[in-house]
Amino acid sequence: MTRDPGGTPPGWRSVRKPASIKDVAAAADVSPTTVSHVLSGRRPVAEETAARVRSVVNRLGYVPASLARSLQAGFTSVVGLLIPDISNAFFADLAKGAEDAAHDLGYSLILCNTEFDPEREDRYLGMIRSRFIDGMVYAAGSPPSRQRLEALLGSFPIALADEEVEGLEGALIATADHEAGGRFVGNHLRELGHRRALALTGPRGLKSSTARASGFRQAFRGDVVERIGDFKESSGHRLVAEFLAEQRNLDATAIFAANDLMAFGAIAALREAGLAVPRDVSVVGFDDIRVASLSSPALTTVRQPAYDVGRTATAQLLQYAARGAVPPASRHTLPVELQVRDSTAQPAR
Amino acid sequence: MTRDPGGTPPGWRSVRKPASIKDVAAAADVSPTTVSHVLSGRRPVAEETAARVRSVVNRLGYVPASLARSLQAGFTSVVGLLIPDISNAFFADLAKGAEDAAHDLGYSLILCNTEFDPEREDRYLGMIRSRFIDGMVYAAGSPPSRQRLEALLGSFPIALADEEVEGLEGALIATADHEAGGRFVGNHLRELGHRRALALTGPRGLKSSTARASGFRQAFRGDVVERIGDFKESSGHRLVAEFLAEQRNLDATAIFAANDLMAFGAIAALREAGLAVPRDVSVVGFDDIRVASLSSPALTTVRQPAYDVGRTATAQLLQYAARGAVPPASRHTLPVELQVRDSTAQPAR
DNA sequence: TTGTATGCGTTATCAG
DNA sequence: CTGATAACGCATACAA
Repeated sequence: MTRDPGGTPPGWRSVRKPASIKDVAAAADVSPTTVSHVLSGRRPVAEETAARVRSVVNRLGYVPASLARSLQAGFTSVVGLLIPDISNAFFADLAKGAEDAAHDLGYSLILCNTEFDPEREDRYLGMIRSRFIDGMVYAAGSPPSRQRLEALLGSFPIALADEEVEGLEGALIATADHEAGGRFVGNHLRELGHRRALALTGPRGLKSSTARASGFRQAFRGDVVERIGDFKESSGHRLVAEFLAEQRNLDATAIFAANDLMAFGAIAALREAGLAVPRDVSVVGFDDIRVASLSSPALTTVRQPAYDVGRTATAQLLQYAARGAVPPASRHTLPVELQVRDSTAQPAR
Repeated sequence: MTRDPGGTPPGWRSVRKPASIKDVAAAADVSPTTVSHVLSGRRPVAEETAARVRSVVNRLGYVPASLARSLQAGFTSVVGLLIPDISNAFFADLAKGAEDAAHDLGYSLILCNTEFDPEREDRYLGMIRSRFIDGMVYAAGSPPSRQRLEALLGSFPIALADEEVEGLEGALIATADHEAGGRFVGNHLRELGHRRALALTGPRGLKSSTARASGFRQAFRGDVVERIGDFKESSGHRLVAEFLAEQRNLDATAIFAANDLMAFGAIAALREAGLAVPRDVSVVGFDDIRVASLSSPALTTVRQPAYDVGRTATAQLLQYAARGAVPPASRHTLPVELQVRDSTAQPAR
């Protein structure tokens, strides 16, 4: 990318060239070295000299170029956060936790929103190879990334957040206890008297999704039919509509959706088919996004500590990345919590 | 900040030192210049030479250090987005628009989440002075920032998103049509038959809030009592609770909240006081965040094009910032839309 | 078609 | 207490 290829159009105010450390040094009649030390305090400077330098710094509005500083230092104090969709409340909370942790450690955070687009993801992962960021918190929520990650994982500071990538061991990972979440839901529905359920999962190859489903089956103990979705509201809607169309009568009395969004899609589809929640069918989500408690009926769901996942992953990562180290494998499992609300009840019959 | 002050603990895998352009040049038996040109294509290179270089590049996994490139080029292709709270759906959507625009133009986006904390805001604004970012999209949603901004606005590429800062003219700004939104609400309530309303505003000094209120008054034409809040759910709750406590009987039949969050707070407070929405009181919000359509009752509100505001502000800003120019004053007003749902009805009287 | 020398702005090293 | 010099890694003007 070339700066100003055709010349700046007339009338544009150009950013005036900022003062450099040399300018300050010249104006204060000292060496750049001294200016640097006045500002950093890394070695003693005569008070008189220091005062003179500071005055020039103020007058010229000098601020050290962080770019040059980083080049010399070998690190940037910037960390990336790769997520599929910031407008999904779960990832927004995760991002908030990541940003907080980064800020606390003196880091800035680059938002890498991929929209599930592999090309976009590639471009962002490139930032770590070009050493523009010191590390990457990876929360892609989409499976195809494995190959790309494999090459990076051993050589660069990367942390997995929320989602472990199947086949990729040896990573630093912070995740909610998906399996426990699944078990909580299974227990809850079983205790209510449900015996046959429809499970709407996330994409194949996502460990979180698998873990939830497996915990659920284990605790539910009844019949479970599975349908594979993609975490979007539309897919929840479609899967349930298809399911209803496929069979004469709905034999499942409960639906366990892979996330709240899909649960809402499912509820919409049920409504359109004339089925009431929870009277005819109980529905459970996962995540406990804000909407869950405000919607009607309020959604029974599993609260995932999105903020903590983001915060933990970032804090752990930076502990290593800040020293130029690749984090060793370690797992941080955060507790989840069942939120029983109004979308689940005993089966009608 | 010093890298690795105490020496890296034993057992830590350090990031191996990446290949530089010199390493590649040496291994391919050419000059760094040639390597540079093979990669950039900015001048012809003999196919044989180029092939050799490319092979070495692959073998060493060489990726140009973007830091050094930026230092030499004088710009970073990074833009900042300053917002108060990414977990607020409005700002999450705005961020998504900003990120999309940035990505389309080859930029990365640094998320500056301030939590309304002036110190944090200062730190982030410093990034623009240290030239780590080429520009800043400013959507602080909080008034105190004026002084800080003033110094920057004329000299650095900054765009205001959603919120203009009172007293700061001459800026590039993209905003929703707040006044029209207020008018829409005023008309709607008047047409329903309301004559006396409570307006819950945002913080003093926010032009968006003022504009909404003024549009509202103008179109409503009835009595309006104003209470000042801070855009948070809790403040909506508190203001309404206080309002109810202050007077014997609730004489307002409608509430216009400065945003959806405050509207939900208001509804909660009304419920606690035994008042039903919309039977006893109509409530209108602003923003149309996702919850608004899913809550019960579904909230009548004004849809703000958050994504477009973020996208427009960023795209416009980068048009200048990418060429090292300060954007001239210009205003981009985006249309809003009244969403009539179930939280408004004729007054009971 | 290729290479040499220089500079981007800073900090670390070494010398005084 | 202070300064000259080199180096970070790259791109470019100039030279051949």
